[in-house]
Amino acid sequence: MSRTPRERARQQTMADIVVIGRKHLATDGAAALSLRAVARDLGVVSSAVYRYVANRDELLTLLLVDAYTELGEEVDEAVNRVGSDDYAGQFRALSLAVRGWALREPARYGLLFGSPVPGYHAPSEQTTTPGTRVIGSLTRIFTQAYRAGALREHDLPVGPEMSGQLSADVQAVRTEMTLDIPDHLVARGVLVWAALFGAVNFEVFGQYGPDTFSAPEELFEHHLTALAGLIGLQ
Amino acid sequence: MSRTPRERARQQTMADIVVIGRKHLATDGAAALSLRAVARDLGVVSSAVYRYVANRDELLTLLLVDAYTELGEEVDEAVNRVGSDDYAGQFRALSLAVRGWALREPARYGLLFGSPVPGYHAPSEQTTTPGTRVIGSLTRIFTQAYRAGALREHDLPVGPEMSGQLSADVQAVRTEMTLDIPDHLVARGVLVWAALFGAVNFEVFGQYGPDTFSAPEELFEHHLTALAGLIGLQ
DNA sequence: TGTACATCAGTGAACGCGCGTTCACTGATGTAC
DNA sequence: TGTACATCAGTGAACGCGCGTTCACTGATGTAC
Repeated sequence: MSRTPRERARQQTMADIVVIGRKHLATDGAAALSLRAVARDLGVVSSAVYRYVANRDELLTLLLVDAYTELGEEVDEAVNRVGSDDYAGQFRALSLAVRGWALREPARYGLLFGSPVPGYHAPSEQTTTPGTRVIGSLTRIFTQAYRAGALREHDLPVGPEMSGQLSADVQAVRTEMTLDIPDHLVARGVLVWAALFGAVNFEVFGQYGPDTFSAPEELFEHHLTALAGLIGLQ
Repeated sequence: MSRTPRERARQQTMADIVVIGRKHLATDGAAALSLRAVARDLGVVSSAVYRYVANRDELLTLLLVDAYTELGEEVDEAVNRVGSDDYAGQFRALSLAVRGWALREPARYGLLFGSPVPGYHAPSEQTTTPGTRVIGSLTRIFTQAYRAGALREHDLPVGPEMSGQLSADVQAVRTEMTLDIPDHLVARGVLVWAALFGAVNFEVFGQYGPDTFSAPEELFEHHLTALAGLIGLQ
């Protein structure tokens, strides 16, 4: 990998920059992220950081990818710890992993799922792959559950007919991801996905109020059961 | 109301400050909101703004209350346009009003429901009342629907037993808001609330990806039907 | 109605601060022969 | 193995910029008699 000492030093410094960046994200937020402050913490003159990072936006991208990757990894690990035919368990594990990471890393979670950083546009080439890991994992769970006959569709209301445009959109998603689950389950899956992050958002961003729920993890588990039911899991 | 010309001028300037603040919120985000920039747009020297606003945080609070109030008003109007016994329609109207406002005012929506502004803590005395209007309206709809027998509970799985702490929390919410709907519907209602904002979040903050859904309003309507069903409406 | 005083909006200068980014430079590390 | 050159990390000074907040001030508006 890293052949020369110089290369190794460079990688180490890169890693240090990311770690320092994380810290600043947590204290001051993405909008206040500053190359000069990172340089200070790195123990180096401000212009030296430009040997590693072209500009402020590139540092943000680095941190974005770093956060997406860590979240994706924790989610994958959690899902893999569950038996491969326990689809409800996998869904639960995924959700708890997302929630756990979000509560542990609220600032980085906010960077990924909160209000966009004004003036910054994530370069999709670097961001898309790590940014789609969670929904990828969720899709895999639902698909495998469907194939295994573990989605009790007959208990679900088929729901309203999808109108022309929505049905075309869902079709496009299905072909793009080569999904074999029926349309209405795709739509349900999207809702479950959005609802899951809605519940996490409320908790992380404090929408419930400071004293409303003394045991938020129990509330979350309750939500998970309802959401699993929404797509026919278990 | 405003007796003297001076008083009227003051109120006008106050209103101007809020309008200018909104604009800056939209272009540069909450973290970059600056009294100097507001003063510039107001056509006044920077220190003059301090006659109206004690400091930057107070301006943020002003904008927070302004946004909550506008959202609350639009939601109320939308709900009131629906027949008073059409609870599903009221839920739909509320949700569409939230979505509509959020898409029209993404920056202000982000201020209310996105990542918190680092270093700023909203003073709850001024913020709580306007900040609870939407959930208040939602609660009213669910409660009245329940009283009118319009929630088809028998179609719902009763869900898991609530464990001790969660059930105590829910009890506390019920007494505080004098709700007469049963525990499991309270929990369901909270989920619907969080899920609704989750769906809006994904759309406003662009989590679906740029080209995935060409008709997002149809997707949203589809979600609404499922969410209404989740609490037994219609 | 007229005058004297109090209130208040807005001025302009100043404080100390941090930011992103560029540039010519030094000196250490790496590489080709 | 030794030398000459190329690469690269880090320096320090500088650019032009914007920020929040304070303070003594001027002049217009409001109020009490």
